[in-house]
Amino acid sequence: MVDARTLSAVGAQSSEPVSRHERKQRTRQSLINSALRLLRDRSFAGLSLREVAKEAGIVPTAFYRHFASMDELGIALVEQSMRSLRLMIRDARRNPETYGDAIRSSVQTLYDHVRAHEEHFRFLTRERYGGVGPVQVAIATELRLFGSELAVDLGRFEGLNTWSAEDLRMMADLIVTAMLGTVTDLVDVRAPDQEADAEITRVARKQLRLIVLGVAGWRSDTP
Amino acid sequence: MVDARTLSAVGAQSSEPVSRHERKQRTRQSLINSALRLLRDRSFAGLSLREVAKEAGIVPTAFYRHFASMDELGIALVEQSMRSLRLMIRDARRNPETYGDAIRSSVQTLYDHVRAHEEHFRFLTRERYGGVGPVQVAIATELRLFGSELAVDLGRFEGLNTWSAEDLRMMADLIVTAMLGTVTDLVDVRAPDQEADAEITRVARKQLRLIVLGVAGWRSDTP
DNA sequence: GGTTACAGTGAACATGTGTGCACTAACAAG
DNA sequence: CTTGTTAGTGCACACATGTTCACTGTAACC
Repeated sequence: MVDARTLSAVGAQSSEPVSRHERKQRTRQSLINSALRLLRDRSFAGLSLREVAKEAGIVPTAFYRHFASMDELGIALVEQSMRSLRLMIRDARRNPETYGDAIRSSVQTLYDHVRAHEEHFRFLTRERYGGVGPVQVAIATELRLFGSELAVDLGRFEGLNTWSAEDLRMMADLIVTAMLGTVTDLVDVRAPDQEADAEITRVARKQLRLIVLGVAGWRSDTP
Repeated sequence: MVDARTLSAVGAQSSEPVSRHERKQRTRQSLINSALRLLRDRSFAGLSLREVAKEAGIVPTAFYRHFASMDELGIALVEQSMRSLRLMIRDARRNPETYGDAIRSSVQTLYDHVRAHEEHFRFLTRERYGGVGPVQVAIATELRLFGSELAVDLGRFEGLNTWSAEDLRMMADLIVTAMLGTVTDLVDVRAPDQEADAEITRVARKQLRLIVLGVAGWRSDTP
């Protein structure tokens, strides 16, 4: 009996006339957002199609109009979360990269973006290891690519422009892992305490500093 | 109709007369092993009570004779996996701790233990972030404790005996995170290629070396 | 203005799930 | 030998899940 369109899935938007594709993309986004919302306290594996559909305000079968399976939804989540990550390094790049203060500003932009798109980062860090399906391989692939980019960036620094590509990659991976650990600490804190946040970022800066200090004494040999 | 004891859940052991508690603990272990086996390609969240019970060769309701819920099984898995981890550092400690070669021997024992108890380490790394239930907090707690121990160990080294407890902790956490990343790489490799393993451990050594090199230039100030 | 494409509905299915209940047979203790 | 414990069984229930099917009303197209 209910009209399929008049009160659409996304909730009553201020009734602007929107195209059909527009509307479809809107409930598609609604599905994604619903999933992210539910993922606050569940892992992707423990997430059912019906649940997501209900949260988005559509009937289970309508889900298939947007995704062929839950895995496909997962991929979409990876893409969207990765976009957040890329926006972050874009931000990080345009900051003052004076060797001394690059650490502080990098951690700061990391922190800002994590707090701004908490669900994305929570999803990425959770499913990086947790998931086993296509989601995990998608994240792994994207993260590998991300590591490559960071390696290139690192190569531009003072003491690092003589390093081999392999060593740069090694260092980049170490930084990525360490920072993802920081992200996990940030998104899993129960009450977003201001003081706790300060402590976490402080440790993150120290870890980064320790790594960077190692550059001075580096020699690539020793198999 | 089937005899409940004569052909017990654990499979026909060579018919030694075993006590009752013995037998119970045996199927309990069988449940744990079955779970670990299933966890090879599933996350703990996507694991059902019935599935585990069937894999262990008992009927679903008998599961409750051993665990009140799946979460409780998860805790048992954490305990058992953590035992592997502790055995590892016990091994690592008795190795030659000459500052220069500590890295090589540490990574080697890490590698040996990971390959020897792959399921345990896979479970730990997967559910450390992936899980959300009691399992994750149990792992987090144990891992925090583990970090403390490592911090104490680090404090005994040459250049580190003057460091503050906080800084030692920071370094220990960095090392733990990095090494858990290595473990993930090891247990998620599809074909346990000998060459791939060598590469992974090589990178792990380099990362560890980079961190240790940073110790030389460390100054604890800079808030 | 009539026709088509299609996002959405609702009923239905087969299957898997967690859990309660009454029961059984062997062990351990009296 | 008797008796109580208990690990295990089998049945049953209520419910959630993924997926199918025929359908409907509207936006888009000729």
